[in-house]
Amino acid sequence: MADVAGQLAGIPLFSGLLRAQYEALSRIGVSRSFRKGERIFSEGDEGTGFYVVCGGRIKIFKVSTEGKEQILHLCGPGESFGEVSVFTGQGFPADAVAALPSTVLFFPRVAFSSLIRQDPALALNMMAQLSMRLRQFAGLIEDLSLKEVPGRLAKYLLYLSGRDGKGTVNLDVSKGQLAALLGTIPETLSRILAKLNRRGLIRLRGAQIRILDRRGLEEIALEGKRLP
Amino acid sequence: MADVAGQLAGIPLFSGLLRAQYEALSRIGVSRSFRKGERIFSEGDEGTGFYVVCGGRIKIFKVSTEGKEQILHLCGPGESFGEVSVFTGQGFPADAVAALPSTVLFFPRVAFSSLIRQDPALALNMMAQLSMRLRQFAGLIEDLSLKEVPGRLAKYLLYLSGRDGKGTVNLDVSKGQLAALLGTIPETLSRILAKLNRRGLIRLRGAQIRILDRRGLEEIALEGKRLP
DNA sequence: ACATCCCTTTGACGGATGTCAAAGCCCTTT
DNA sequence: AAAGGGCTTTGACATCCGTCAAAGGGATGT
Repeated sequence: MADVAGQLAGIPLFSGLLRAQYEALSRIGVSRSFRKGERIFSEGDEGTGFYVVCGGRIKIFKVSTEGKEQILHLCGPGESFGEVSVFTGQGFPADAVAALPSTVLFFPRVAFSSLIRQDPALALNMMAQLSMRLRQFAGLIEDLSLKEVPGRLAKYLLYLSGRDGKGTVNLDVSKGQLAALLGTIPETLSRILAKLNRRGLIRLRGAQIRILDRRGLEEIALEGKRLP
Repeated sequence: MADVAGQLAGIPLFSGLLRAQYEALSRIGVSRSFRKGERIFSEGDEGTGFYVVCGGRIKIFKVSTEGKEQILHLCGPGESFGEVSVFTGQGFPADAVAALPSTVLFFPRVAFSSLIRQDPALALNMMAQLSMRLRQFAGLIEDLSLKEVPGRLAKYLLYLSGRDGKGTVNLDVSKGQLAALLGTIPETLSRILAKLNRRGLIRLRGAQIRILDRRGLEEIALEGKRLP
């Protein structure tokens, strides 16, 4: 906790700033902790500032009137969320809940806004961050509308295996949550996992999945190939 | 053409700047025209700058390996596109084609980037713009994953009718394109329109649609109500 | 060890949507 | 007017997926 300014340097949103800037940031940032399942904000809440994840995982999601949820993003350490409301001035566009015990830094809107006004470099970082998010969203939209669930799942498994660099991946969220991330429901996810298992593409062992046929998964992810 | 700087003031991305700033912008902006159907850029192309629509309509979309397209956005006059690549430095994340004969202003990446570096106000406008887009995308993701096609169509019809402020709306794109915007195919769209027509919610007349039962459409848009 | 709770899996079923095919329509061209 | 092409509509059909229901499994607490 001593060197908050030092921690900030490791966050993409704030990379490449000067020492004095980190100190200014650390003066306006407030640390907050949340228990698993605790809510950070709800859709429509007034956006009084934005957050950066220090530890844990924050789930950003939308809920339909019938209660089904679509996860927009799972924010891990170093990632920021809620920035949109800083600029639009409208309420938060989605809900945020801690998917794990989490610690975040909160940056109040007005204080941060005036910082940006003085500091083009900070603004550029922020724009890059927003752009990246935009790109991710474009990808998610593409997946949701152009691929079927097996394709989205295959893509996610490959993503996890690439991130961890291993042939065995650990699901970092419950399968129900994974279903919400993929835009489907637990039953469907379960069936498709079972099918991939039977086909020999993966080996299922609870929350551990070993990738057996990477090429096959890639075909499904790219072409939405059938699995009869 | 004389007062490019004056035109710029009407664009959200550039609102509230000083005269000198508009002149700086007009010096680096290049006007380009495209015929209907002409391509501005393709996914993966190097992002050498971004665009602002002066007239016409630009379609931003993703294409699956099988050729099906999902429209991300239809940009009208005053809207910008391609900004993301200015900051990420990666290629464009989607395709852009003129849906109508169109005129755009092109702002080269390096020149604009240095402008921003000197000008926090411009940066703030840009961030607001990116944030707005992000919010739109979040909405689109929600719709695609939480609503069925009738709900998305009803929402779009209400949006058009609200924008034009009339009970009769003119589809500004072909029905095939509308299908792509809603994340479906022409056949499905046609069937659902016919169903809404039979139910007396709308009156179909080619590309003209009269809204007969606004309340009914709202129910479908919000609750994804059945239409048996 | 047992009970309980929640997550996950499996099965049966129906509805919505995409695919394939063909006919209808409108607009332009000859 | 006739012919052609592209968009739109309609039909038949397969299938994916969500819903409902119930059983299985693992973890926690008593």
